[in-house]
Amino acid sequence: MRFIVAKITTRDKDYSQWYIDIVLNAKLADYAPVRGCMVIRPNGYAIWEKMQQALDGMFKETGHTNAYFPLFIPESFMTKEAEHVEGFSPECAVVTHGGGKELDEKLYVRPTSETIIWSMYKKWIQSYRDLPLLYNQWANVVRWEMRTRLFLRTTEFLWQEGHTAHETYEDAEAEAMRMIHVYQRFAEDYMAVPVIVGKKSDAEKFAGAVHTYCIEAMMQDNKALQAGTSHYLGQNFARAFDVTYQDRTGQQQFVYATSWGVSTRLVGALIMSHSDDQGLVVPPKLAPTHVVIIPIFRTDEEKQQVCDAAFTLKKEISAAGFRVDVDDRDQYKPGWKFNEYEMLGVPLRIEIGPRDLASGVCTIARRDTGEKTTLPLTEAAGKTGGLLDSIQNGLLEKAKKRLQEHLFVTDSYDQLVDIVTKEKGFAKSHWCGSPVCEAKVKDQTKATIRCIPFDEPEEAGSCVVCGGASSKRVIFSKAY
RNA sequence: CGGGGUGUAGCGCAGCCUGGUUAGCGCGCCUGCCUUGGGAGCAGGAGGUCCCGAGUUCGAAUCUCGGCACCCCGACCA
Repeated sequence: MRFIVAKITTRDKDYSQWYIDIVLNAKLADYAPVRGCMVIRPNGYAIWEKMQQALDGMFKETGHTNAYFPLFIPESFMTKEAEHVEGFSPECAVVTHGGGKELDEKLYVRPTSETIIWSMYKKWIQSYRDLPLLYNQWANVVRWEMRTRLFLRTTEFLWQEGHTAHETYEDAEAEAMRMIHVYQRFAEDYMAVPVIVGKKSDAEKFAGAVHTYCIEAMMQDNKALQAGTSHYLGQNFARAFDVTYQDRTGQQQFVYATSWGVSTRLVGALIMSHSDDQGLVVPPKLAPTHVVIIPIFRTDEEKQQVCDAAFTLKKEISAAGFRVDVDDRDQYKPGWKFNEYEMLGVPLRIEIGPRDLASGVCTIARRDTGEKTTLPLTEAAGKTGGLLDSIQNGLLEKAKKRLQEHLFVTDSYDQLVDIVTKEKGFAKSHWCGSPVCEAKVKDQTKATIRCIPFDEPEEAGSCVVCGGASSKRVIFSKAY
């Protein structure tokens, strides 16, 4: 008899509560004593570490190196770039005292590191021979948000920020474009999250950027989540921090810049993309544990035999290159463990009991579909890789299908309002490019232009709001 | 900052209106027995500044006043 203990709210009943229940019950994070802050627990941090490993490898492949810049930024740095300070100062934490004395100059806790990094780039860049400079840092940042949500928006969060300096507009532009595609590849290949890649409208771009590229994902409630951004900063920060170089003709030029980042928000994106009412679902490439083996036994003698088989299998699976655990605790019954590992999102579960052992088999259950199959014990390790691949692909395909099914092309304003306000999905409509039309949609529906997709074909059309000329459709949606 | 709500065991709550034995229930936790193929059962046990402060009273979780914290909804954002 299948008996489900209702530990988590169903998605159907209350999607946000479901999300919170998953985070807490899968032990990914917990609320910290400080408002808006969270503790990332080992289960959650392990996923972040897997993300870091994959991304860091991709950054190294594209020629980037890691460095670390200070947490504290002098107030005078923050105010140097006009748009930047306007965008960030309302959400900054500021240190006014240190060592028991009031500071001569206040220190901002970094909300992002452009300013302090460019103050250093000024020292390090003199010639075109010093370029490009391709640095990345893994760090924490603080943004004093009004409303916070575990992983999606917390006062302090972990991220990676790339900051590059280039000779020409073309080089910097190519870098911004290259990195947004790295993020796309990471989202799809590792997270199994399909994304729409595009450009932000001016209203949505980063404070201080010339333009911003982004990847937008669709969560299971059909709302959008910005999963990564890449900014072409032009010469804005070079001018603010007077960073010039001598070019190939001997002239002094301002340096062209980019910055790009993804954060622990990705863990939230991962949860809301794949998990179900039983708990967390993690794609194998990011799963801290690939396989959990659950021995089933009554007597001590049975325990001995079954555990022998379980640990032998563990060795084989481990030797095949997968992360595997045996849970031989006897204070919990197998049924309890089944539910527990489904909550934790382990992709594959192998059950070995006396009956299996008698016929030399084991039972494998996959987390994504719940499907159980019986396999000869000798074949289990060999089949693990194929099953994990199948889960990884299955999750991506399922997410792609969901995205396609909730992406609506419309030329009617009423339909657009209907789609975004009833949270049916993304609306793809023509937009004339005017901030006024964009603001009208936002005021009336709370939905924003998520991005102007790269792969959207040019076509003559009229703005869904004002009827003015438009050459391309954009994505409207409510967002996290 | 506006509107609403909640503070009682690790978690979720009841008790408060109508003050009065030792503050209770479910889950979890500990010990033992028994069980183990989808969250078993029984017995025993540990665990409390009833958010804080002042007041009323013989007596306050309960009534009064003041404070604090957190949550939800709206205005800002990766």
